[in-house]
Amino acid sequence: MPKLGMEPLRRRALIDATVAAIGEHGSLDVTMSQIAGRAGVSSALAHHYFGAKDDLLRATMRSLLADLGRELRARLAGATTPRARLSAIVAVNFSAQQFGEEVVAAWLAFYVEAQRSPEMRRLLNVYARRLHSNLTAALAGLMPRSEAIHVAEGIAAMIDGLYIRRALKNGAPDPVSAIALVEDYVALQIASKEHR
Amino acid sequence: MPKLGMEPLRRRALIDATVAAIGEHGSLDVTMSQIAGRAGVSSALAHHYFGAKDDLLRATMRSLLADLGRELRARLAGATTPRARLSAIVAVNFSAQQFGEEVVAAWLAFYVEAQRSPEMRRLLNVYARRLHSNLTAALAGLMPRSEAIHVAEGIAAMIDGLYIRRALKNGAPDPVSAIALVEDYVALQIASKEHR
DNA sequence: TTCTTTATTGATTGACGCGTCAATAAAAAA
DNA sequence: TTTTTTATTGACGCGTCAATCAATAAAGAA
Repeated sequence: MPKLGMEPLRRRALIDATVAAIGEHGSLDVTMSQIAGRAGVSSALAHHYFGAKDDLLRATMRSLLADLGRELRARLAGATTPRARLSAIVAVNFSAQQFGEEVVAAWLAFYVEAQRSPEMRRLLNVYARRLHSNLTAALAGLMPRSEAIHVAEGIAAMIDGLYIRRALKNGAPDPVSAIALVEDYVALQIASKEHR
Repeated sequence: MPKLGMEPLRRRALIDATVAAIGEHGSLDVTMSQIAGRAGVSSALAHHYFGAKDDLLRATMRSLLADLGRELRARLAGATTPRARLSAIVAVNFSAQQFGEEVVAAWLAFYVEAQRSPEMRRLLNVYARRLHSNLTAALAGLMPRSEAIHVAEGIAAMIDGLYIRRALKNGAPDPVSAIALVEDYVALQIASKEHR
């Protein structure tokens, strides 16, 4: 009983199922059948809409990046001062959406995949550059640009590191203390550059 | 023409080949044949000495951890002050051995695998705890213990984050600037706690 | 020399997973 | 009503890969 206009619904369901499957499994080693089953369809349908498995994985990664960008834009809209913009950028990376177990596991898996797939590496670089430029722009209002670039790298590295620790869920840092750790670093850097 | 006493040689060659294969491939998705071929033997021999593939991977991870521990102990031996011990711990993580492309890629791949394998997660936790306790011990000579614990987490996260960026080799941080970034963080934290 | 242990591999098996295809069914167009 | 388009799946082929096994060969022990 095929109702028409299923395509967008199926695409979304399959992408969500992909994130969930990767998140639960902890790697990209998930079968098309597992993903499709989770979305309530057959594996053949997943191929019908996405072609090869790689295409589905790429689409899933783009979806994650789009979500992140959307949330970032929303939070930045209400932040006027450089200091507030900094906190907004930090906060978005540890929001319930982005710092959720499944999403974090998926990110980590995609990072690994990016070593093989140039397309995925390109996508990740776009994100990394955007994060870095956002951080630098905000920091530049509080310190010399050359130092801002430096500090931005430190912040980005710390965020990535906290993602790893989250994925390994041992001494899993909760979002609150993770934010506190990064904010502490930010505050220290600003203060040290301030009283010259 | 089997010479005797091959076992230790083969084991080492196979483990080295595993690191190399993982490093080049960027994931644990390497076949036993690829690994064995790189070590100059047949895949059957790899199974003969290690059993299942998982066993070889676990042995490889233990080898990486052992190397790291050995180098850490060596560097700590010559460091007397808390400040020197801190720098030694940081430096080890970015040494030519540990921060080499292959080794970094292998670490990242094992991190992902640890989400599935409890045994690997256990091994990684041992390392994480040892790193954390070493850092905390050194920091405790320079600030209150409660703060030392906090700062140790920040350092560890930053190191992990720099590993990821190294693996993605885009804005790949060279060892020197990576060390500078972490040392800067350490110095700032110490200074801020110092002049109370 | 004969036997046993160690080293080594080619061939094989069995499982598994991607991607394809033909077939079915219903909605919409002709 | 016939035809076309959209939705959907079960079955299958093909390739890959981990793991096993029987066979070969040399070194040392008996």
